[in-house]
Amino acid sequence: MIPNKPDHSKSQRLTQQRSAVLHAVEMVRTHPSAEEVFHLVRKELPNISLATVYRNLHLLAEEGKIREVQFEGDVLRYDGITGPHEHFYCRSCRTVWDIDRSLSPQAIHDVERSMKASVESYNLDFYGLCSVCRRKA
Amino acid sequence: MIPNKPDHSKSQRLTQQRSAVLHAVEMVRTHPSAEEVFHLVRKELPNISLATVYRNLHLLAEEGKIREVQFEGDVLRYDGITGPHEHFYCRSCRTVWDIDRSLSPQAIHDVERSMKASVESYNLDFYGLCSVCRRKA
DNA sequence: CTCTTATCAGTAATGATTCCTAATAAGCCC
DNA sequence: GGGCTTATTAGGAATCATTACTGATAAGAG
Repeated sequence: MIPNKPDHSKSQRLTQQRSAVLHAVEMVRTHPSAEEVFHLVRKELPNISLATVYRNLHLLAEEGKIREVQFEGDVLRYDGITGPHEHFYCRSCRTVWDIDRSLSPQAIHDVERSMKASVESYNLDFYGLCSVCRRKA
Repeated sequence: MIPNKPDHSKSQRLTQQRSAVLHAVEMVRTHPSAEEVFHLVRKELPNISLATVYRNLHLLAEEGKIREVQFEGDVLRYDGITGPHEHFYCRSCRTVWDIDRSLSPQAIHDVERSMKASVESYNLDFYGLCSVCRRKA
């Protein structure tokens, strides 16, 4: 037993289930829900359990390998892209679009200073109608 | 029956319960959950039902009289301030702080242009440790 | 004061997520 | 490669927030 060298990664064994879940979230670009990941992974591992999908999604998010995202009135969803970016959520079709943009370090620092707090992360989500749904409405 | 003049307000009768729920959310500055509003309102109306609190919170939010807010790993909460502002959420004590700041119209328009979408609203939430919790940690 | 019906209290139902347990399989050691 | 330890799994039960349902109540128009 080695007391030093703390293990930051919560997942210690690379199981088929875990890598399949990670792979699914990374491959698909739809910001899938747990249920959707479950259906995707099932094609490869027909016996995987929904609880396993939930457990691994949570674990992978904690390790920073995927990102948890949540939008008003919707279920938790997952994003395979972990770098800083923002989201546009269509209130009609519930599609999530990545926005390649991010707050300036200055803006974040301003919040830290005014709050006297440390800011670890932030979420910026835009809501509205996407180009397709806007035409229909 | 008057076909014109659509009634935007979903709540048509001003009941004791409804005004008590609205009053509670407006008075308290803690961005309370439904459960917390329930306990607050109970002091005034001991027989009010939790379902009534939920129904009215939802209704009032739809009318724009209060605002629904949600933070990572937390329950839905409500904000009595409806004007544009942002939030800081302490991951440790779960306190929500209002930030008197808002995105420039230009930034929002940039998103609309790049997405070819219409942006109705946005949420900007900062996560971290507040000044008090930062000292403890 | 009456009457219509939106709203209520109370409780059952739902839906997403988490917990529990015996069985399984990573992956280290030989 | 074969054992061995134990993290992880499958499957189902349990939890928790929220919503739906139903007969009773009370807003508020006339």
